[in-house]
Amino acid sequence: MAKIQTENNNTKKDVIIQKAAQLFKSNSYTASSMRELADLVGVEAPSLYNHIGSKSELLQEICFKIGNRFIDQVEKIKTNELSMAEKIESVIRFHIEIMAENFDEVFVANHEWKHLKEPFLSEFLNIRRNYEKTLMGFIEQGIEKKEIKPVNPYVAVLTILSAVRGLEFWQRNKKNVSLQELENDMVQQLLNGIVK
Amino acid sequence: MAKIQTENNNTKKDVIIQKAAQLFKSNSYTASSMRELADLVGVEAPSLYNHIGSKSELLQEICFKIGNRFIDQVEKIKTNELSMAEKIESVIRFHIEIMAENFDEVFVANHEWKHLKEPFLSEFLNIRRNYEKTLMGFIEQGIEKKEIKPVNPYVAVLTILSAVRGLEFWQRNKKNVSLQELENDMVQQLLNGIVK
DNA sequence: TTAAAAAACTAATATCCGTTAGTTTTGTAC
DNA sequence: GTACAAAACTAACGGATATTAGTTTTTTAA
Repeated sequence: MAKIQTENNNTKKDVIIQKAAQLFKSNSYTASSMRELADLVGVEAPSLYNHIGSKSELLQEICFKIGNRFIDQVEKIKTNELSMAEKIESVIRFHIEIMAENFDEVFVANHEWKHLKEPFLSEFLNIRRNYEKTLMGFIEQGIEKKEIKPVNPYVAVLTILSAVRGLEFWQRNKKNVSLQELENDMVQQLLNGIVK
Repeated sequence: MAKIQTENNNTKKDVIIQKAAQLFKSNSYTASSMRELADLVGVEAPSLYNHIGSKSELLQEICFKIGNRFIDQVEKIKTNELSMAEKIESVIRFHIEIMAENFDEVFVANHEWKHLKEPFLSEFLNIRRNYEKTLMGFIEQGIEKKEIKPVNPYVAVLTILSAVRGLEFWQRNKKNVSLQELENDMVQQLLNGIVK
Protein backbone atom coordinates (compact mmCIF):
# COMPACT_ATOMS: atom_id res chain seq x y z
CA MET A 1 0.00 0.00 0.00
CA ALA A 2 1.44 3.33 -1.06
CA LYS A 3 2.09 6.07 1.43
CA ILE A 4 2.55 9.80 1.25
CA GLN A 5 6.17 10.69 2.02
CA THR A 6 6.75 13.71 4.24
CA GLU A 7 9.98 15.49 5.10
CA ASN A 8 10.95 17.91 7.85
CA ASN A 9 7.91 19.38 9.56
CA ASN A 10 5.66 19.12 6.54
CA THR A 11 2.24 17.59 7.02
CA LYS A 12 0.87 15.30 4.35
CA LYS A 13 -1.44 18.12 3.35
CA ASP A 14 1.63 20.29 2.75
CA VAL A 15 3.04 17.65 0.44
CA ILE A 16 -0.20 17.48 -1.52
CA ILE A 17 -0.34 21.26 -1.86
CA GLN A 18 3.23 21.44 -3.07
CA LYS A 19 2.67 18.73 -5.66
CA ALA A 20 -0.58 20.43 -6.67
CA ALA A 21 1.29 23.67 -7.32
CA GLN A 22 3.77 21.79 -9.46
CA LEU A 23 0.98 20.13 -11.44
CA PHE A 24 -1.19 23.24 -11.78
CA LYS A 25 1.81 25.19 -13.00
CA SER A 26 2.73 22.77 -15.76
CA ASN A 27 -0.79 21.91 -16.83
CA SER A 28 -3.06 24.68 -15.48
CA TYR A 29 -5.68 24.24 -12.77
CA THR A 30 -8.69 23.17 -14.80
CA ALA A 31 -6.76 20.80 -17.05
CA SER A 32 -5.20 19.04 -14.04
CA SER A 33 -7.14 16.12 -12.63
CA MET A 34 -7.16 14.76 -9.13
CA ARG A 35 -6.05 11.44 -10.59
CA GLU A 36 -2.94 13.06 -12.04
CA LEU A 37 -2.27 14.73 -8.71
CA ALA A 38 -2.71 11.39 -6.94
CA ASP A 39 -0.19 9.80 -9.32
CA LEU A 40 2.28 12.55 -8.53
CA VAL A 41 1.76 12.07 -4.81
CA GLY A 42 1.97 8.31 -5.15
CA VAL A 43 -1.48 7.32 -3.99
CA GLU A 44 -4.99 6.68 -5.33
CA ALA A 45 -7.17 9.73 -5.96
CA PRO A 46 -9.79 9.18 -3.24
CA SER A 47 -7.05 8.87 -0.63
CA LEU A 48 -6.24 12.54 -1.13
CA TYR A 49 -9.57 13.38 0.47
CA ASN A 50 -8.36 12.07 3.83
CA HIS A 51 -6.14 15.13 3.90
CA ILE A 52 -7.86 17.83 1.88
CA GLY A 53 -11.41 19.03 1.40
CA SER A 54 -11.58 19.58 -2.33
CA LYS A 55 -9.64 20.48 -5.44
CA SER A 56 -10.56 24.12 -5.14
CA GLU A 57 -9.33 24.20 -1.55
CA LEU A 58 -5.87 23.41 -2.92
CA LEU A 59 -6.02 26.47 -5.14
CA GLN A 60 -7.17 28.62 -2.23
CA GLU A 61 -4.31 27.48 -0.04
CA ILE A 62 -1.79 28.24 -2.75
CA CYS A 63 -3.16 31.67 -3.61
CA PHE A 64 -3.51 32.91 -0.04
CA LYS A 65 -0.21 31.51 1.14
CA ILE A 66 1.51 33.55 -1.55
CA GLY A 67 -0.73 36.56 -1.09
CA ASN A 68 0.06 36.71 2.61
CA ARG A 69 3.75 36.34 1.97
CA PHE A 70 3.76 39.48 -0.15
CA ILE A 71 1.66 41.38 2.34
CA ASP A 72 3.96 40.49 5.22
CA GLN A 73 6.99 41.74 3.33
CA VAL A 74 5.45 45.02 2.26
CA GLU A 75 4.24 45.69 5.80
CA LYS A 76 7.83 45.45 7.02
CA ILE A 77 8.93 47.90 4.38
CA LYS A 78 6.13 50.32 5.22
CA THR A 79 7.49 50.82 8.73
CA ASN A 80 11.22 50.93 8.09
CA GLU A 81 13.19 54.11 7.50
CA LEU A 82 14.37 53.88 3.94
CA SER A 83 13.86 56.59 1.37
CA MET A 84 10.94 56.04 -0.98
CA ALA A 85 13.23 55.12 -3.85
CA GLU A 86 14.89 52.56 -1.59
CA LYS A 87 11.52 51.19 -0.54
CA ILE A 88 10.57 50.67 -4.15
CA GLU A 89 13.87 48.99 -4.79
CA SER A 90 13.22 46.69 -1.82
CA VAL A 91 9.83 45.78 -3.21
CA ILE A 92 11.30 44.83 -6.57
CA ARG A 93 13.96 42.74 -4.85
CA PHE A 94 11.65 40.82 -2.56
CA HIS A 95 9.30 40.13 -5.42
CA ILE A 96 12.11 38.51 -7.31
CA GLU A 97 13.24 36.62 -4.23
CA ILE A 98 9.80 35.30 -3.31
CA MET A 99 9.33 34.20 -6.88
CA ALA A 100 12.66 32.43 -6.89
CA GLU A 101 11.90 30.61 -3.65
CA ASN A 102 8.30 29.67 -4.42
CA PHE A 103 8.32 29.39 -8.16
CA ASP A 104 5.42 27.01 -8.60
CA GLU A 105 3.11 28.60 -6.05
CA VAL A 106 3.69 32.13 -7.31
CA PHE A 107 3.09 31.00 -10.86
CA VAL A 108 -0.18 29.34 -9.89
CA ALA A 109 -1.35 32.29 -7.79
CA ASN A 110 -0.62 34.64 -10.70
CA HIS A 111 -2.26 32.51 -13.38
CA GLU A 112 -5.08 30.58 -11.77
CA TRP A 113 -6.62 32.91 -9.19
CA LYS A 114 -9.58 33.49 -11.47
CA HIS A 115 -10.74 29.95 -10.76
CA LEU A 116 -11.11 30.67 -7.06
CA LYS A 117 -14.68 30.32 -5.88
CA GLU A 118 -16.55 33.01 -4.02
CA PRO A 119 -16.04 34.39 -1.48
CA PHE A 120 -12.34 33.62 -1.97
CA LEU A 121 -12.15 35.23 -5.38
CA SER A 122 -13.41 38.56 -4.04
CA GLU A 123 -11.13 38.35 -1.05
CA PHE A 124 -8.11 37.67 -3.22
CA LEU A 125 -8.87 40.58 -5.53
CA ASN A 126 -9.37 42.80 -2.53
CA ILE A 127 -6.00 41.87 -1.09
CA ARG A 128 -4.34 42.54 -4.40
CA ARG A 129 -6.01 45.90 -4.82
CA ASN A 130 -4.88 47.00 -1.37
CA TYR A 131 -1.37 45.80 -2.09
CA GLU A 132 -1.24 47.87 -5.25
CA LYS A 133 -2.53 50.89 -3.37
CA THR A 134 0.30 50.56 -0.88
CA LEU A 135 2.84 50.53 -3.67
CA MET A 136 1.19 53.50 -5.34
CA GLY A 137 1.54 55.28 -2.01
CA PHE A 138 5.30 54.74 -2.10
CA ILE A 139 5.47 56.25 -5.57
CA GLU A 140 3.30 59.22 -4.63
CA GLN A 141 5.36 60.00 -1.55
CA GLY A 142 8.54 59.61 -3.60
CA ILE A 143 7.23 62.18 -6.05
CA GLU A 144 6.34 64.58 -3.24
CA LYS A 145 9.83 64.25 -1.82
CA LYS A 146 11.34 64.84 -5.28
CA GLU A 147 13.04 61.45 -5.21
CA ILE A 148 10.88 60.15 -8.03
CA LYS A 149 10.02 61.74 -11.35
CA PRO A 150 6.43 62.98 -11.65
CA VAL A 151 5.06 59.84 -13.32
CA ASN A 152 1.60 58.38 -13.09
CA PRO A 153 1.73 56.16 -9.96
CA TYR A 154 -0.70 53.64 -11.40
CA VAL A 155 1.39 53.13 -14.51
CA ALA A 156 4.61 52.91 -12.51
CA VAL A 157 3.20 50.21 -10.24
CA LEU A 158 1.71 48.34 -13.19
CA THR A 159 5.05 48.43 -14.96
CA ILE A 160 7.04 47.27 -11.96
CA LEU A 161 4.69 44.46 -10.97
CA SER A 162 4.39 43.22 -14.53
CA ALA A 163 8.13 43.31 -15.09
CA VAL A 164 8.96 41.26 -12.01
CA ARG A 165 6.25 38.79 -12.98
CA GLY A 166 8.28 38.16 -16.09
CA LEU A 167 10.60 36.04 -14.00
CA GLU A 168 8.14 33.27 -14.71
CA PHE A 169 9.84 32.91 -18.05
CA TRP A 170 13.33 32.90 -16.66
CA GLN A 171 14.91 29.52 -17.29
CA ARG A 172 16.35 28.77 -13.90
CA ASN A 173 18.82 26.12 -14.96
CA LYS A 174 20.04 27.53 -18.21
CA LYS A 175 23.27 29.26 -17.46
CA ASN A 176 22.13 32.43 -19.22
CA VAL A 177 21.92 34.70 -16.23
CA SER A 178 22.29 34.25 -12.48
CA LEU A 179 19.46 35.31 -10.23
CA GLN A 180 21.67 37.96 -8.69
CA GLU A 181 22.52 39.49 -12.04
CA LEU A 182 18.91 39.35 -13.12
CA GLU A 183 17.73 41.07 -9.96
CA ASN A 184 20.31 43.84 -10.20
CA ASP A 185 19.70 44.50 -13.88
CA MET A 186 15.96 44.58 -13.48
CA VAL A 187 16.15 47.00 -10.54
CA GLN A 188 18.50 49.20 -12.56
CA GLN A 189 16.26 49.27 -15.61
CA LEU A 190 13.02 49.93 -13.73
CA LEU A 191 14.53 52.69 -11.60
CA ASN A 192 17.11 54.25 -13.92
CA GLY A 193 16.28 53.09 -17.44
CA ILE A 194 18.53 51.63 -20.10
CA VAL A 195 19.10 54.60 -22.40
CA LYS A 196 22.27 56.62 -21.93
CA MET B 1 -33.93 28.73 -35.84
CA ALA B 2 -30.99 30.73 -34.56
CA LYS B 3 -28.41 32.08 -36.93
CA ILE B 4 -24.87 33.32 -36.60
CA GLN B 5 -24.78 37.08 -37.17
CA THR B 6 -21.90 38.44 -39.24
CA GLU B 7 -20.87 42.03 -39.86
CA ASN B 8 -18.66 43.67 -42.46
CA ASN B 9 -16.50 41.15 -44.27
CA ASN B 10 -16.34 38.71 -41.39
CA THR B 11 -17.07 35.09 -42.09
CA LYS B 12 -19.05 33.08 -39.57
CA LYS B 13 -15.82 31.40 -38.61
CA ASP B 14 -14.40 34.83 -37.75
CA VAL B 15 -17.35 35.47 -35.47
CA ILE B 16 -16.85 32.16 -33.70
CA ILE B 17 -13.14 32.84 -33.22
CA GLN B 18 -13.80 36.27 -31.81
CA LYS B 19 -16.38 34.97 -29.37
CA ALA B 20 -14.04 32.12 -28.46
CA ALA B 21 -11.30 34.61 -27.59
CA GLN B 22 -13.75 36.48 -25.40
CA LEU B 23 -14.81 33.28 -23.64
CA PHE B 24 -11.30 31.83 -23.29
CA LYS B 25 -10.11 35.11 -21.82
CA SER B 26 -12.74 35.30 -19.14
CA ASN B 27 -12.84 31.62 -18.30
CA SER B 28 -9.59 30.09 -19.66
CA TYR B 29 -9.37 27.62 -22.50
CA THR B 30 -9.78 24.34 -20.65
CA ALA B 31 -12.59 25.57 -18.42
CA SER B 32 -14.57 26.84 -21.42
CA SER B 33 -16.93 24.39 -23.04
CA MET B 34 -18.15 24.28 -26.60
CA ARG B 35 -21.66 24.52 -25.20
CA GLU B 36 -20.82 27.82 -23.53
CA LEU B 37 -19.25 29.07 -26.73
CA ALA B 38 -22.36 28.03 -28.64
CA ASP B 39 -24.53 29.98 -26.20
CA LEU B 40 -22.38 33.05 -26.74
CA VAL B 41 -22.63 32.68 -30.51
CA GLY B 42 -26.36 32.04 -30.27
CA VAL B 43 -26.53 28.55 -31.69
CA GLU B 44 -26.41 24.90 -30.59
CA ALA B 45 -22.97 23.39 -29.95
CA PRO B 46 -22.89 20.90 -32.84
CA SER B 47 -23.72 23.69 -35.29
CA LEU B 48 -20.32 25.22 -34.61
CA TYR B 49 -18.74 22.27 -36.37
CA ASN B 50 -20.20 23.38 -39.68
CA HIS B 51 -17.67 26.22 -39.52
CA ILE B 52 -14.73 24.98 -37.49
CA GLY B 53 -12.78 21.76 -37.15
CA SER B 54 -12.30 21.47 -33.43
CA LYS B 55 -11.95 23.37 -30.19
CA SER B 56 -8.16 23.29 -30.38
CA GLU B 57 -8.27 24.75 -33.89
CA LEU B 58 -9.83 27.85 -32.36
CA LEU B 59 -6.88 28.23 -30.02
CA GLN B 60 -4.45 27.77 -32.90
CA GLU B 61 -6.13 30.44 -34.97
CA ILE B 62 -6.02 32.90 -32.12
CA CYS B 63 -2.39 32.27 -31.18
CA PHE B 64 -1.00 32.40 -34.70
CA LYS B 65 -3.05 35.38 -35.77
CA ILE B 66 -1.52 37.34 -32.91
CA GLY B 67 1.93 35.84 -33.32
CA ASN B 68 2.03 36.85 -36.96
CA ARG B 69 0.84 40.34 -36.17
CA PHE B 70 3.83 40.91 -33.88
CA ILE B 71 6.25 39.42 -36.38
CA ASP B 72 4.98 41.64 -39.19
CA GLN B 73 5.48 44.74 -37.08
CA VAL B 74 8.97 43.88 -35.92
CA GLU B 75 10.02 43.06 -39.48
CA LYS B 76 9.06 46.58 -40.52
CA ILE B 77 11.13 48.03 -37.71
CA LYS B 78 14.12 45.87 -38.56
CA THR B 79 14.47 47.49 -41.98
CA ASN B 80 13.74 51.13 -41.14
CA GLU B 81 16.38 53.68 -40.30
CA LEU B 82 15.76 54.58 -36.70
CA SER B 83 18.39 54.52 -34.01
CA MET B 84 18.41 51.42 -31.83
CA ALA B 85 16.88 53.30 -28.90
CA GLU B 86 14.12 54.49 -31.22
CA LYS B 87 13.57 50.98 -32.50
CA ILE B 88 13.12 49.73 -28.98
CA GLU B 89 10.72 52.55 -28.28
CA SER B 90 8.75 51.58 -31.40
CA VAL B 91 8.56 48.00 -30.21
CA ILE B 92 7.16 49.04 -26.85
CA ARG B 93 4.62 51.28 -28.55
CA PHE B 94 3.34 48.74 -31.05
CA HIS B 95 3.07 46.12 -28.33
CA ILE B 96 0.79 48.40 -26.40
CA GLU B 97 -1.18 49.28 -29.50
CA ILE B 98 -1.68 45.69 -30.66
CA MET B 99 -2.80 44.79 -27.16
CA ALA B 100 -5.25 47.64 -27.09
CA GLU B 101 -6.73 46.68 -30.44
CA ASN B 102 -6.90 42.93 -29.89
CA PHE B 103 -7.31 42.68 -26.17
CA ASP B 104 -9.01 39.30 -25.98
CA GLU B 105 -6.86 37.55 -28.55
CA VAL B 106 -3.58 38.81 -27.12
CA PHE B 107 -4.66 37.76 -23.66
CA VAL B 108 -5.53 34.27 -24.86
CA ALA B 109 -2.33 33.90 -26.88
CA ASN B 110 -0.29 34.96 -23.85
CA HIS B 111 -2.09 32.74 -21.35
CA GLU B 112 -3.29 29.66 -23.18
CA TRP B 113 -0.60 28.82 -25.72
CA LYS B 114 0.54 25.92 -23.56
CA HIS B 115 -2.63 24.06 -24.49
CA LEU B 116 -1.72 24.10 -28.17
CA LYS B 117 -1.25 20.61 -29.56
CA GLU B 118 1.84 19.50 -31.38
CA PRO B 119 3.18 20.45 -33.84
CA PHE B 120 1.59 23.83 -33.20
CA LEU B 121 3.00 24.17 -29.71
CA SER B 122 6.58 23.76 -30.95
CA GLU B 123 5.97 26.11 -33.83
CA PHE B 124 4.56 28.78 -31.53
CA LEU B 125 7.49 28.53 -29.12
CA ASN B 126 9.88 28.70 -32.02
CA ILE B 127 8.28 31.87 -33.32
CA ARG B 128 8.44 33.43 -29.89
CA ARG B 129 12.08 32.49 -29.39
CA ASN B 130 13.03 34.06 -32.70
CA TYR B 131 11.06 37.16 -31.87
CA GLU B 132 12.93 37.56 -28.61
CA LYS B 133 16.24 37.06 -30.38
CA THR B 134 15.40 39.89 -32.74
CA LEU B 135 14.70 42.20 -29.83
CA MET B 136 17.90 41.13 -28.08
CA GLY B 137 19.70 42.05 -31.29
CA PHE B 138 18.33 45.60 -31.07
CA ILE B 139 19.63 45.88 -27.49
CA GLU B 140 23.04 44.46 -28.39
CA GLN B 141 23.47 46.82 -31.33
CA GLY B 142 22.32 49.71 -29.15
CA ILE B 143 25.02 48.84 -26.63
CA GLU B 144 27.67 48.66 -29.36
CA LYS B 145 26.64 52.07 -30.63
CA LYS B 146 26.75 53.46 -27.07
CA GLU B 147 23.07 54.40 -27.23
CA ILE B 148 22.16 51.86 -24.60
CA LYS B 149 23.76 51.18 -21.23
CA PRO B 150 25.73 47.92 -21.05
CA VAL B 151 22.91 45.81 -19.61
CA ASN B 152 22.24 42.13 -20.07
CA PRO B 153 20.18 41.98 -23.29
CA TYR B 154 18.21 38.97 -22.10
CA VAL B 155 17.12 40.74 -18.93
CA ALA B 156 16.28 43.92 -20.79
CA VAL B 157 14.05 42.11 -23.26
CA LEU B 158 12.42 40.08 -20.50
CA THR B 159 11.71 43.26 -18.57
CA ILE B 160 10.27 45.11 -21.54
CA LEU B 161 8.08 42.27 -22.78
CA SER B 162 6.79 41.52 -19.30
CA ALA B 163 6.04 45.14 -18.58
CA VAL B 164 3.98 45.68 -21.72
CA ARG B 165 2.13 42.45 -21.01
CA GLY B 166 0.95 44.12 -17.84
CA LEU B 167 -1.56 46.03 -19.94
CA GLU B 168 -3.73 42.98 -19.48
CA PHE B 169 -4.61 44.39 -16.10
CA TRP B 170 -5.30 47.87 -17.33
CA GLN B 171 -8.96 48.65 -16.81
CA ARG B 172 -9.89 50.07 -20.16
CA ASN B 173 -13.06 51.83 -19.14
CA LYS B 174 -12.10 53.18 -15.77
CA LYS B 175 -11.08 56.73 -16.33
CA ASN B 176 -7.81 56.22 -14.45
CA VAL B 177 -5.42 56.66 -17.32
CA SER B 178 -5.78 57.13 -21.06
CA LEU B 179 -4.03 54.71 -23.37
CA GLN B 180 -1.87 57.53 -24.68
CA GLU B 181 -0.71 58.51 -21.20
CA LEU B 182 -0.09 54.91 -20.28
CA GLU B 183 1.96 54.30 -23.40
CA ASN B 184 4.09 57.40 -22.89
CA ASP B 185 4.71 56.74 -19.22
CA MET B 186 5.64 53.14 -19.77
CA VAL B 187 8.06 54.01 -22.56
CA GLN B 188 9.61 56.65 -20.32
CA GLN B 189 10.04 54.32 -17.38
CA LEU B 190 11.47 51.42 -19.36
CA LEU B 191 13.92 53.60 -21.27
CA ASN B 192 14.79 56.33 -18.77
CA GLY B 193 13.68 55.07 -15.34
CA ILE B 194 11.66 56.82 -12.68
CA VAL B 195 14.33 57.88 -10.20
CA LYS B 196 15.61 61.44 -10.40
C1' DT C 1 -1.67 -7.22 22.96
C1' DT C 2 -5.34 -4.66 21.92
C1' DA C 3 -8.41 -0.92 20.89
C1' DA C 4 -8.92 3.25 18.39
C1' DA C 5 -7.70 6.41 14.93
C1' DA C 6 -5.57 7.50 10.61
C1' DA C 7 -4.98 6.62 6.03
C1' DA C 8 -5.04 3.78 2.43
C1' DC C 9 -8.00 1.06 -0.82
C1' DT C 10 -12.03 -0.46 -4.45
C1' DA C 11 -16.27 0.51 -6.48
C1' DA C 12 -19.43 3.48 -7.96
C1' DT C 13 -22.16 7.85 -8.77
C1' DA C 14 -23.88 11.71 -11.37
C1' DT C 15 -22.31 15.11 -14.39
C1' DC C 16 -20.03 17.17 -17.99
C1' DC C 17 -17.02 17.04 -22.09
C1' DG C 18 -15.90 17.22 -27.32
C1' DT C 19 -17.57 15.37 -31.08
C1' DT C 20 -20.36 12.42 -34.57
C1' DA C 21 -24.47 10.81 -37.00
C1' DG C 22 -28.47 11.64 -39.00
C1' DT C 23 -32.24 14.83 -39.98
C1' DT C 24 -34.57 19.09 -40.89
C1' DT C 25 -34.68 23.81 -42.06
C1' DT C 26 -32.98 27.78 -44.57
C1' DG C 27 -30.83 30.20 -48.34
C1' DT C 28 -29.38 30.35 -53.28
C1' DA C 29 -29.41 29.88 -58.36
C1' DC C 30 -31.70 28.69 -62.41
C1' DG D 1 -40.96 26.31 -58.38
C1' DT D 2 -37.38 23.19 -58.03
C1' DA D 3 -32.99 21.39 -57.10
C1' DC D 4 -28.86 21.77 -54.47
C1' DA D 5 -25.88 23.40 -50.88
C1' DA D 6 -25.25 25.51 -46.47
C1' DA D 7 -26.24 25.59 -41.91
C1' DA D 8 -29.08 24.73 -38.38
C1' DC D 9 -31.20 21.10 -35.36
C1' DT D 10 -31.87 16.67 -31.94
C1' DA D 11 -30.04 12.62 -30.06
C1' DA D 12 -26.46 10.20 -28.60
C1' DC D 13 -21.56 8.30 -28.04
C1' DG D 14 -17.55 7.08 -25.28
C1' DG D 15 -14.73 8.85 -22.04
C1' DA D 16 -13.18 11.83 -18.23
C1' DT D 17 -14.30 14.40 -14.05
C1' DA D 18 -14.63 15.36 -8.84
C1' DT D 19 -16.29 13.27 -5.23
C1' DT D 20 -18.75 9.81 -1.97
C1' DA D 21 -19.57 5.42 0.34
C1' DG D 22 -17.99 1.63 2.31
C1' DT D 23 -14.11 -1.42 3.43
C1' DT D 24 -9.47 -2.82 4.54
C1' DT D 25 -4.91 -1.94 6.04
C1' DT D 26 -1.58 0.52 8.76
C1' DT D 27 -0.10 3.30 12.53
C1' DT D 28 -0.48 4.97 17.21
C1' DA D 29 -1.11 4.68 22.13
C1' DA D 30 -2.20 2.26 26.43
